[in-house]
Amino acid sequence: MRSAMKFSKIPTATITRLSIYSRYLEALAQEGVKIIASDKLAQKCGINPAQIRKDLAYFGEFGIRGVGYFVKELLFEIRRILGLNKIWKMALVGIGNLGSALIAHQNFIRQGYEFVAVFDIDPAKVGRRVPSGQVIHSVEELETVVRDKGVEIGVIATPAAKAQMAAGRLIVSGVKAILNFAPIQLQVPEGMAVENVDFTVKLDNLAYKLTMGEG
Amino acid sequence: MRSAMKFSKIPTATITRLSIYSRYLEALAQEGVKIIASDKLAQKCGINPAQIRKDLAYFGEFGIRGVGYFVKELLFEIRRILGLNKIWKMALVGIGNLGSALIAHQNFIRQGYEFVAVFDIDPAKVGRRVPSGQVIHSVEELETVVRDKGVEIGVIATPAAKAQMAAGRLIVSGVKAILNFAPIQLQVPEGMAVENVDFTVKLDNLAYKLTMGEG
DNA sequence: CTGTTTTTGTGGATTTTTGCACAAAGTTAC
DNA sequence: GTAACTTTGTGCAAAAATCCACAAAAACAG
Repeated sequence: MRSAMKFSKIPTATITRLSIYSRYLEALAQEGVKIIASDKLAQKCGINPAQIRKDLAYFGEFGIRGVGYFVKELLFEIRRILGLNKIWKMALVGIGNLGSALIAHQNFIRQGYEFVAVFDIDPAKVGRRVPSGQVIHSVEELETVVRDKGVEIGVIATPAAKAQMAAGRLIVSGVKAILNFAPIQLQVPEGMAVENVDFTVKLDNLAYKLTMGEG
Repeated sequence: MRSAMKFSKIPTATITRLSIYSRYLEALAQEGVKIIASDKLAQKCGINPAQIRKDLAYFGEFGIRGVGYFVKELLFEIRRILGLNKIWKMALVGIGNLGSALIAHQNFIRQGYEFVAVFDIDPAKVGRRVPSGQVIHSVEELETVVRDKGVEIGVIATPAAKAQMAAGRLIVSGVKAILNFAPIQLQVPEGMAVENVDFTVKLDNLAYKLTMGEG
């Protein structure tokens, strides 16, 4: 077995797929399934089986030929690869409808993430508690609180107009990764990890496909 | 000028980028900017300028050499390409925290989409109205209401366990596209357009990047 | 009208991603 | 112990996506 991972560049698409595999492996583990073959998993994920094997091959050999993969073991390994063998501390900026939904989702978020701080710019909200218990802080306190609580990932759920400001404050506070729900391209320094979640783009994709199908 | 579009397969990534371009063009139009060059737009979108020109080239020639693109004209063309020169009728299934956030976002969703029906499985919610005015229907009525209202896009914001059921009912009701917020791969017939919005996958990507950065 | 400047549109090289196809490795049956 | 079977891991070809670099086209200056 190859012990260490290859340090060659690993495609983002591979990481995204690993995340998807882990989700199905969790479901399988819960159903009590012990072993799964790449063909079966591929079918569930809507992905080519060779792709799964190749994705895993970047990091080592986790299967047994003629058998498949031990579900729990593979799940553990993938979570380790993704860095989910710890709890990541997150801060949420913006408690509008979306922010509230995210906080409420907290229990649904798979093990590995926790909101340790919540911020809003609206003075009427500051000082209240969200249903899951966290006190809403003023954005003015962001730098202090983020540092004190050791936040690692910032989640931006503000309107587009405030998102860059939020990003700036998170960055100066030492946050190294941002999950951005605002529909703008954040300007961040080299080395910052940013992921955008943007359902309007997905809707536009659907509109296009439907239009093509007809036209 | 090439009149018709090439019917060669156009990359999904191109459509996604067109959506992003349209967003920035809207902002520019609002700022009163008349003309923009691919270099400038590329910078805003964080994309290579040649990529923008090639994306547009799939559909025709929209710029003027030595000048750039007329903002309003290009915006109009892109919206036409994406199929946004009409209002798409959507139905929302699941009025939990996320569904409520989506409905509330309604006014923020860029021109082109409208929720015309809302469904939930919880009898306590059925019959009430959401803040934007729509009556919450029982999922039992889904087929009838979706047909009556001429819904074209279904939006699934249910828990994962109910998502496939929701998809099934939407499909038999004649919906041709689904925006899925549940963290599962929906099983749908050939030809159905499905887009998944999944922030846990994005979070996992961030966790991986942070882990790599340290290790 | 000619030369200079700008920016598009695109041929094609480069890089990246995907997936076929098969040897290698392990299991099962007898 | 051997043959038949299964499924992984991977070399390599094919496909797709990206981006460089430059000719073509338009504007403008003198």
